[in-house]
Amino acid sequence: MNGTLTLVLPDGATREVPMGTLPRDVVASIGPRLLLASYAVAVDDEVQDLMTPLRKGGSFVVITDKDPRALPVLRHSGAHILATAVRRLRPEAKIGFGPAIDDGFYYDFEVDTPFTPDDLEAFEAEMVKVAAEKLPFVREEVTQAEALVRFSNDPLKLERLADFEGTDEIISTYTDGPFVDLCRGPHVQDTSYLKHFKLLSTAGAYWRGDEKRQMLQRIYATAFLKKDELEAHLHQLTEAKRRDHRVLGKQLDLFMFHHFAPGAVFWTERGTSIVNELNGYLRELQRDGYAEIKTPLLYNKALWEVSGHWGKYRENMFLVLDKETGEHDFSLKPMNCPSHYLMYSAKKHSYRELPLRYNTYDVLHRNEVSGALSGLTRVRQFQQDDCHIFLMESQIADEVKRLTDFILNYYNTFGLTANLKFATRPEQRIGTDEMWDAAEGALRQALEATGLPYTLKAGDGAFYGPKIDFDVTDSIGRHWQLGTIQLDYSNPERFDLTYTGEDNHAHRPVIIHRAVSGSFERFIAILIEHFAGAFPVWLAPEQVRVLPIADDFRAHAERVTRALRDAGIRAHLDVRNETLNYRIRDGETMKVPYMAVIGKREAEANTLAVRERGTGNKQEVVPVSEFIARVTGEIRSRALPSQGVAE
RNA sequence: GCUGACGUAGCUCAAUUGGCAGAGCACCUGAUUUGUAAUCAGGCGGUUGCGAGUUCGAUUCUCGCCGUCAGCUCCA
Repeated sequence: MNGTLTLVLPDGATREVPMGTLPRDVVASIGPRLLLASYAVAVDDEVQDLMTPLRKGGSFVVITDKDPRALPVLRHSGAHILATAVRRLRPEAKIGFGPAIDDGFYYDFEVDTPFTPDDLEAFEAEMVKVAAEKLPFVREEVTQAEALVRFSNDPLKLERLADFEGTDEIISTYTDGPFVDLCRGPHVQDTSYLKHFKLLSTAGAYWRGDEKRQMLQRIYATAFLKKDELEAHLHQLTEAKRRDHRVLGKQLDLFMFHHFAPGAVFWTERGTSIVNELNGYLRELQRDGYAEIKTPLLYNKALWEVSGHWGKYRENMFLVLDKETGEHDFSLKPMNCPSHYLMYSAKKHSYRELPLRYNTYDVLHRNEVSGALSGLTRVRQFQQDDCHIFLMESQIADEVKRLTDFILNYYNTFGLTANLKFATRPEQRIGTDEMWDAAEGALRQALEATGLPYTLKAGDGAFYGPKIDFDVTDSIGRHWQLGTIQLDYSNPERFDLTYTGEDNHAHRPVIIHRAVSGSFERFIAILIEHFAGAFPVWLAPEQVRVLPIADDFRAHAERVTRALRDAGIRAHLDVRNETLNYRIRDGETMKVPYMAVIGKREAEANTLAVRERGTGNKQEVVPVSEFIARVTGEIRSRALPSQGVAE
């Protein structure tokens, strides 16, 4: 190595250093305290660690704990420290990969007996020791032959090394104390930088993500730069657990499952009320300009052959025996699209009808693998708020604007915010490259025209077209992918869909696939967790619970309940032979938004002592008519809970 | 589907090395008539997920199946 490199520091000053200088020496020359505080450096925005020789010049930024790029470096080093601890306690463990991930890091091991929770505790304690030993991370660059020797006992690493055959990639190893790993880096300077971390769980994971390869034991962990950040993260995990829709669904009596129908929901009376409210709201929003339709649930396979699903997705379809042929020639629909094309093509359409919007709430079935099922979020039978829009190319921009407004407005009703993602052509796709160019160009243009910010998700589109995904953030900061707007130039060809243009000739329409909630099932799961079960009044299965203090006021309470119900309020009378305290407690536990208590004073004055959910003793006495006006007003405006959704 | 863990009353959980399956809540009955988060007493409630095996004896040990959970894979 020879020559000189020019480094430009953030303040504009420059440093001339010989090629191959270690960043550590450069940082040390700036200041010894900066060296202590540095996790890595960025040369021309490329992150590398302090132990890797500089091979090029450019802008030179020291990454401290104020730089978001520090955390992944720390976490990756955390993975090595985890492996160091595991190897000390279980020397026979073979090592796989140990990367940083969004919420922390993991490391994969090949062991004869899987790890137990006790093992995790021991590993964590050992990691504390490794960190205390302040072992430096030593980087070495080695030849392929040398690497093969070093990792001769680690078959997984040898397999990884084989990938380097014939490339000029630099092979590097990192050593901290007794542990050597084949690794590109970057790493922190020594093990003492890992201070705030926790091992979370262990689970099987296929070697290299391939279900045909052996299963390794993965240990998940998280780490942060600061103690309060770690605590906040762990708090979010427990908060998520407290809000778990499967637990709340049971507690609030919303839904159930039964092993005779795995992956299919039984909605109770209360749960059904929520489904119906959501459906009613969507119907209201789509009253004008949409055509609600219902199509069959069961189809001959010929349809799926045309749509292309029979070949690729038959595994995930519920097949039904045809009595005549004795074959599984029929299938429950896993999506609505083809049935809407059939409806469209059943008659001639004029350009004057476009955009033509078919929307539906039909039930769909997808035969998910058993291990994928999870509460309401991943089911085999679900109801999608689906819509297919047939339109001319010239209408795309307006329609996309209209749809994004629609979807964002819908989320806003629940206090949910969304980020837009633009997803482009995937590896596996149908349609020509010209078609994709046109579709991606048109959708991107339409997206730009909305003026909304978005991020790019290259290669994440549907197999028939590019899409805009709506990534929603809930009240505890978790992200969910819900709505989608997909542009489709391919299926109009495949199903030979046409409309008659102004010129009296047949033209090809474009299709937009749109979903807002994704599915009612999953959306309700998200809402349960978002609101922690304390739904806004309009969505609450039980909106008011009327509590007469004693039997003497029962008749009056019945009249009040009747008046509330006549006003369209879901009100229930609780006349159980229990104390008022008992019944109040029950109402709070069931998260009923309002409890209306009636005693002597209220019965005489025709008022109610109103207790609002979660506000303790701050009840107020209001005339019945005023209370009815207030609640119906909140229902009509779909107001969010006044005490907020975060609780 | 794969790896691992789990499955006991409607719910949440107990049950010492294999030895009569329990508690709280819920539910039912009675007393009590209650002023803002659990009134008291009594009672009902179980083929321990299902099916085999080992054993004098299985909730407990072994195997198979079903389901649930954490991940992996998948998610049109």
